[in-house]
Amino acid sequence: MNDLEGLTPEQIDKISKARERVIDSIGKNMDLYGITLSIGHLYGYMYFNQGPVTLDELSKTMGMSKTSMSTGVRTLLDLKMIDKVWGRGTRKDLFTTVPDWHQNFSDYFSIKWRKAVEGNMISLAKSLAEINDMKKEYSDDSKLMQLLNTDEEKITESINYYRWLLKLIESFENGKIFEFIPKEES
Amino acid sequence: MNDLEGLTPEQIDKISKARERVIDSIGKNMDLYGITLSIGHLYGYMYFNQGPVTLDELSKTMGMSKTSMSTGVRTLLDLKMIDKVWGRGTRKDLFTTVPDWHQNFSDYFSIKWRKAVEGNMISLAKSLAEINDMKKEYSDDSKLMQLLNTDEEKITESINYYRWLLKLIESFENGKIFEFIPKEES
DNA sequence: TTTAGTGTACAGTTTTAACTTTACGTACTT
DNA sequence: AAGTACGTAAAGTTAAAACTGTACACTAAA
Repeated sequence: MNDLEGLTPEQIDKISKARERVIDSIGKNMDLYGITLSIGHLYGYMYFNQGPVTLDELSKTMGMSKTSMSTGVRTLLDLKMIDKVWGRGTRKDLFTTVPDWHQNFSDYFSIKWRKAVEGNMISLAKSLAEINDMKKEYSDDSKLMQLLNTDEEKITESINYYRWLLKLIESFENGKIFEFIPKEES
Repeated sequence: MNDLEGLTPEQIDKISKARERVIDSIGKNMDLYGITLSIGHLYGYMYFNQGPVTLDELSKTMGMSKTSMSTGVRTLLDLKMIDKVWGRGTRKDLFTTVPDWHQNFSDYFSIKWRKAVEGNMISLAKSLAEINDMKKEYSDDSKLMQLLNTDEEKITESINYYRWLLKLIESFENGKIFEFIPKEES
């Protein structure tokens, strides 16, 4: 957190301003997919820092408690946006960003969405089965049957959507999405 | 909100349970992309109801204030997940779901992300320009130059990511994504 | 013009989430 | 074995968001 040491105050000011703006937009971006603004900033600082940082350094730079850094860092670890790295000569944990944002993006959806979507699909399947049971049981009640049919149709359509979504998530996971939308060269 | 009228209590119970489960998973799904659980439920109820509903009906069914329904409905309207429809013989506003979830998904990202991403790109470009100015100004200070270069590289990489993201969003907007990952037939 | 019905802005309340302080368990050092 | 450094759990506090009730503006009918 001190890679600006040895520069003139004016230089520090200029660089800091430029960095600050980027860090801010990183924060806003992460906010878009449900990560706290402050954790976004946390990532931003780490992103610009040369080399890994400790909880204490983060705490000092962010002006927040060490506990907050601990939880924030853990969130980012869970999302695979940062790594814990080993450093000789210190007992402190060291953390560094995973700088591949395309990968971050993919991991995020994979981690956060896959499980939920799969859970939802199970629920839908269960309800669909119940509807079908009812269709057998009350097959002579035409008014009810009509209702059951529209419900069935709606659930089926939802399942189709989730299936699509799952395939999208898979294309993130296996990188096929980058065949469809290539990363920028350079 | 009363399309179950005329059924036996047992039938109502069964259907309600099946629906409730689906509505719940709809809520959870929408929660994934930052929509309140309760608004998700709101959508879920509307999704299953035959025909459009009024704020008062929603309020009664959801057991929440009419004000909340008003704001919730407005949120869903902004995201183009529901439509306001016209009904003869009533002065109440009528709302109905847009049942195409693939479209909903696309709209959501288009609406929620595009603007933010574009804003971020502008910020990054500004910072990049400042870094480049500094590179000219302090071209004789090799330590500083090194720092500036790594910063520049990081910002450039970010911009690449945002460009990619924008292209992804565009593929949602123009439907090209469905050529890559087709909707399920059936 | 009045009157009744409707949606929403606004202020107030409650619930939820973020953050801090304190305290503790673990692991390393001596 | 005792002390120290470190990360985090737990409880407490503060800030933010969700939600409610009231009041008001607008429209349409009488």
